[in-house]
Amino acid sequence: MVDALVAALASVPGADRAAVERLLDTAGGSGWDLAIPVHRFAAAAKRPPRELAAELAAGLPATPGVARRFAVGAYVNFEADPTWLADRTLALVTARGATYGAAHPTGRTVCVEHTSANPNSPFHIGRVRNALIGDTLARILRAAGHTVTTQYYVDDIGRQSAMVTWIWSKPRSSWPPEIAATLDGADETEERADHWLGRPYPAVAAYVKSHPEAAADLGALCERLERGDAPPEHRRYCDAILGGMLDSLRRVSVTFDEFVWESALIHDGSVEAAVERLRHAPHFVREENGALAIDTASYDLPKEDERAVFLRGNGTSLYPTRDVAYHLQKFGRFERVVDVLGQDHLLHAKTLGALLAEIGEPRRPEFVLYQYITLPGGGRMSTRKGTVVWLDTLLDEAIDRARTEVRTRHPELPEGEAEQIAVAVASGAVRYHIVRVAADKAVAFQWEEALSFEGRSGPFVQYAYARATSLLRKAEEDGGAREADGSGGRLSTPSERELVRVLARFPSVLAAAARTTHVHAIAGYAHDLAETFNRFYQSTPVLKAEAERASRLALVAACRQVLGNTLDLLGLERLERM
RNA sequence: GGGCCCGUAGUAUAGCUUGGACAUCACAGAGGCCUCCGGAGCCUCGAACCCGGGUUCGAAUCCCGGCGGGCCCGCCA
Repeated sequence: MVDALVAALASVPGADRAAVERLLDTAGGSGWDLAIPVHRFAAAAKRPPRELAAELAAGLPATPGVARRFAVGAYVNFEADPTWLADRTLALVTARGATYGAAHPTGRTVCVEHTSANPNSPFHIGRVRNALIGDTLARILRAAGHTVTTQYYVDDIGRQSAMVTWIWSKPRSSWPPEIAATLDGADETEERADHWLGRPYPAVAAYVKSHPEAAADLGALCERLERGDAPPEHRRYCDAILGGMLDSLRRVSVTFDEFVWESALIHDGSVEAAVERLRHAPHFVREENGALAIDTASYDLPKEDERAVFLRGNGTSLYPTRDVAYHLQKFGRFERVVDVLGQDHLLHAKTLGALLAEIGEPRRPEFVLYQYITLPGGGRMSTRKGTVVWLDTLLDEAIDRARTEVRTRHPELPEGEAEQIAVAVASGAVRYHIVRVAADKAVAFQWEEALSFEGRSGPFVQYAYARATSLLRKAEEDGGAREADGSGGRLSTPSERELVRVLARFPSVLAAAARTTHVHAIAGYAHDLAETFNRFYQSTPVLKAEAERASRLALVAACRQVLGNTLDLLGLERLERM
């Protein structure tokens, strides 16, 4: 349809195909499905816009699928033939099923690195924004046809994880009182490892700041870790804490394909090789104390001293250096490399780019930056400062509320199923709540909003899915499954047509989300579809319809399919009932 | 001081990349809906583009300058 229109319009003076395509607005409004403003062409042709619009509308040849074309003001509007659009859309949804909206395989390999939180304490809701954006993006890129591998970069030799080992490898009786106090009232047997082992972390961070001898002790441990001389319990602590953190993420359906341990990059010589290449870089400089650096004056970095140190005076490496090694490894395996990073890593991202340039590496990772989730009253969530809301705490509360809801709605459900639904609803609410906002907006955490199951929420979408499922189940019980003939021939009411339009929009929404890495666009679309479905559901009988029954069942089936596809993309569980 | 990001109804948010017709949606507020298939729903109402310039036939969208907020400028990560 679009092609035909473009061809017809291209005869207008001054209008080439590209201009026409760009101006065609598929958003639609009431009464039209496609529209084009003619101001631009009118100016070129030195004609009044309204006159030109009227002339175009009258003169355009008939096009398949277009029921009506008419001018309003300086716009030419096109109305799709509802039957044509419905048939085409429903047929496509039925044929593609779970892959409706997805692109065909591109063969491109993409690495999405996300989360990569230091294994030192549990996830708070600020940290999970990274995980949820990253996980959702990976799902979207897969749907866009790419072969995606997700990676979690585990920093097991940095200062942050060293602190854990530093304190826990000492007998507890020797702990400074202010650190020991962090265990008061807690019970090792009742807490998951990340919560229990992470307890002293904020106090330790504060302690080493004000006690030079402790800082030196910690520094010595860091050096040992980098040399590969880690105390045996170190890896045990890292594994235990990371394991707990991953349990947490699994509660919101986030998993990883691969883990890259920082220590491995050191031990296999990757970091040393990177150092060697940096040592021969064009802007290599040696500092007074023997530290090695790159003079970054010629790069666009907002750094005061204009140099990036990549090897300390004592010969140990720094995060940017190890990240260079890591990225070289990624470039070797993947065609596209995407990093999900908090906004505070922007400078690091630029530094990394400069270092890669220095060693003659032409490729760069793509960065997806996100702003932070702050505390309800404002202020940053900080594990070190102890100002946090744990993901687990939020989920537990959400499950409690969901459980109450399920019990009042469905007292007849067996305990196990009710609990399973509550967990899925809670997880869906939390995931959706965090991913629905554009990544570049800072978010102030609000308990009530995060725990909402209505309106623009995950459960709202899940509910529409469950409703559609229930409807189809009932139809089947009536022995009417065969009635759904996949034809949209009898769909003509406003809510039916609107629903078809929304369904038809999905492929372009998905493609745009993949292109722009705007994961929130999927959340927005999922809500639009659920809302439109609910409107249809409310206003239009399906099972009791006569002639329209088959067509409407086909429409409901298509909605269920596409709602399900969006739930998959967002990482929310499809619930058959809730 | 320098750099990056954000600023849309009471609150929250979409649209901004690619400028077009009455700016999306939710929560809160007011009023309604057992007509059927699930009321985690539906309908109605009121309410917004930070300020000032510029470009343009046309600016929430592009440019410049303010103002307000966040973040960064470590031999931490």
